[in-house]
Amino acid sequence: MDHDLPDFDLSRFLPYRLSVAGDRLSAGLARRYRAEFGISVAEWRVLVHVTDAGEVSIRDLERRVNLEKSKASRAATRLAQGGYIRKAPNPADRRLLCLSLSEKGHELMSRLLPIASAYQARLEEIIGDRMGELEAALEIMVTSELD
Amino acid sequence: MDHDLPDFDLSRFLPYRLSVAGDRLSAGLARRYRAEFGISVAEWRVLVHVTDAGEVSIRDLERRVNLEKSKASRAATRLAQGGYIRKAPNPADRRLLCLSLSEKGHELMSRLLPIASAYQARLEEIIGDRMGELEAALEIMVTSELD
DNA sequence: CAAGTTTCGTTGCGATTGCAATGATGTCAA
DNA sequence: TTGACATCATTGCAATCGCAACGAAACTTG
Repeated sequence: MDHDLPDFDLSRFLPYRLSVAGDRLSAGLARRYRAEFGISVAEWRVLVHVTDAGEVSIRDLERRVNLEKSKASRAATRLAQGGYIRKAPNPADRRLLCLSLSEKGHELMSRLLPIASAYQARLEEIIGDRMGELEAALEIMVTSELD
Repeated sequence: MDHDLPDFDLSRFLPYRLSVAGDRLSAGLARRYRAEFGISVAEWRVLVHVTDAGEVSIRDLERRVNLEKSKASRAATRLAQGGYIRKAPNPADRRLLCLSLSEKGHELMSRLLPIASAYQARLEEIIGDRMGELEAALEIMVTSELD
C-alpha cells in the first residue's frame, strides 16, 4: 500500500461517546420501566409530555420530545389501548389529536416519576460539579448548526 | 383527583438529553456516510476498529466499539460483501473470526477518516473550553455503576 | 366559492433490531 | 481420553423502525 491512514481514536469521537453514554444512561431505567410497567422509552416520553402539557397532539410530541411522528403515533396508540391516556380529536382543529392523561395514567406516573427523579439525582451526584459544564455543552450540541 | 404529580422537567433529564444530543451529533455524519458511501453507523464502527486494530473478531467489536454481537456480525457480513474487509477464520482458534481491512477498505477509510476528523474538530471548536469537563462527565457516565 | 397547497395523523412496507437458540470449536477436570 | 462446560459467530423470529404515501381537514388565493 502507498501510505498509512491518519490516526483516529474512536473512543474520543464525540458522536460515538455521546451515543455510548446515552445508551448506557437509558438502559438501566428503560429495562426497569419495561419489566415493572411495560412502558417503552417512546411511551415514557409521551407520558411525560402529556403529564405536564395537558392536552397535546402528535405534532407537539414530535417537536417537544423528539419523537418522529409515526413513533409518537404508535406510542400514543399503545398507551391509549393500555388505558393510560385518552385520545380525542381536537374540536377546534379536527386534523389535530388531543391526548390527555387518564386516571390510570396519573396513577402510573405517580410511580414512574419518583423513580426517574431519583435516577436523575443519582446521576447529578455522580457527576458532581461538572454538571454545569456538561449541561452547557449539551445545550450547545443541540442548538448549533452542525453541517 | 387526590393530589398533583411532582414536577418533572424532561428537558433536564440526563438520559433524554444525552439521547437527543447523541442522535443529533450522529445524524449529520451518518446521513453523509450513507448517501456518499453507503456505510451505516455500525459498519463505520467496524471499519474504524479493524483499521486500527488490524485483525479483529466479532467479540472484539462487541467489547471495544459497543456493538451487540449480531449487529457486529451483520455489519461485518455487509462489509465483506462490499469488499471492504476480508473475513477469515482465525487459525489459532477456529471459533474466532479474523477480520481485516482490504485494499478497497483502505481506500474507503482514506476518504472517511478526514471527514470524521474534520467533524470532530468542528465539534471541539464549538464546545470550546468546556471540552475537558464534558469528557470527564462522559467518562464517569460510562464507567460508574448505575443501578 | 373553487382549486391548489399545507398540515396532521395513520399506515404499508422493507429494513433493522435485539434476543434466544443453535452449532461449531475449545478448555478443563477427572 | 472423554464428557461436561464455556466461548464464539450466525441465524430465526417477532418487534420495532423510519420513510414515503395517503386521506382528511384546514388554509390561501383569486
